[in-house]
Amino acid sequence: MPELPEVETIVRDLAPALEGRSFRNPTVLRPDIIRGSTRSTLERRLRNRRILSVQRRAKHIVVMLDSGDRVVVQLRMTGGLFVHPLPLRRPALDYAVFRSALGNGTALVFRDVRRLGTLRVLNETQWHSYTASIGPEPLEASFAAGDLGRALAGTRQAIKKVIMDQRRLAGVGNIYANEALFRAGVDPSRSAAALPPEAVADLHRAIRAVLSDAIGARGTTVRDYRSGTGAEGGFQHALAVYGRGGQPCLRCRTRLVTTHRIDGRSTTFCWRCQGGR
DNA sequence: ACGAGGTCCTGCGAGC
DNA sequence: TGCTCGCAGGACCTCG
Repeated sequence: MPELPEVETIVRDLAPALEGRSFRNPTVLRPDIIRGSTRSTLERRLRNRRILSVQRRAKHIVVMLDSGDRVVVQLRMTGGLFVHPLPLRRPALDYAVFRSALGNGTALVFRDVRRLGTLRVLNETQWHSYTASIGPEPLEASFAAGDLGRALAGTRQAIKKVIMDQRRLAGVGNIYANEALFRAGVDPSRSAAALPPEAVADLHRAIRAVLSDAIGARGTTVRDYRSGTGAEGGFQHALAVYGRGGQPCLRCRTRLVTTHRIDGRSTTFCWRCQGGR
């Protein structure tokens, strides 16, 4: 799915188009994307509700309604959220799983080719337990190296798998895990608990830097990702390792290696720059 | 507690 | 041209 930088970009695009508008005719086109309620309940709780704000939590888009409910969208691998002028036409409606007019001649459309994405509506109480189960936001000013150290503590699993575990740390997926580990010079298969404090500090810095850089570039488009305005991101041109298996390391020119041995997800790294620790 | 692997889906590119 | 296979920005589950 879009990872933290892509979701952040989408939220920044959508917020001005959605805030103050209302869900006029919320319509679930593919009920299998709904979690935690039925289609009719979800549509009823959105209908004619005003949108107060659009925010990001981890990789989720959170739409706050005037009822106190929150609409939580998880885009997973191929999901996208767009605002289009009415009437909706073919390309905009292809693979649409949810749509609603917004009352100003535009409509919000949730598209998802693979339909791994999810849509749920949560009340205040449900939201609190939902967000409590997700790890800290790495770009919060208060997120320090010590917080990352605590997130990594107590597990000997591969560091790459651990930083992608949303219960431990919010927002990092496969692309940025690969990139951050390269920037920090950390071996992706290294046991999380065995990382020395200097490596944790380097990784903390690298995660924050790569996520910030990617937001600055409006995300990474490998294939499906588009921002809320339908534009491609720019960070794919700045990737150092992801998708560069077999090509020379940008730092030392050694051939980068790709493996699927870490959690079954493609992992590209430099033996030389990331072998030492 | 951990790792491995399957599951949900569809599309695409590689290889034959 | 047309097939089959493996893989894809994620996250959940079960099994051993």
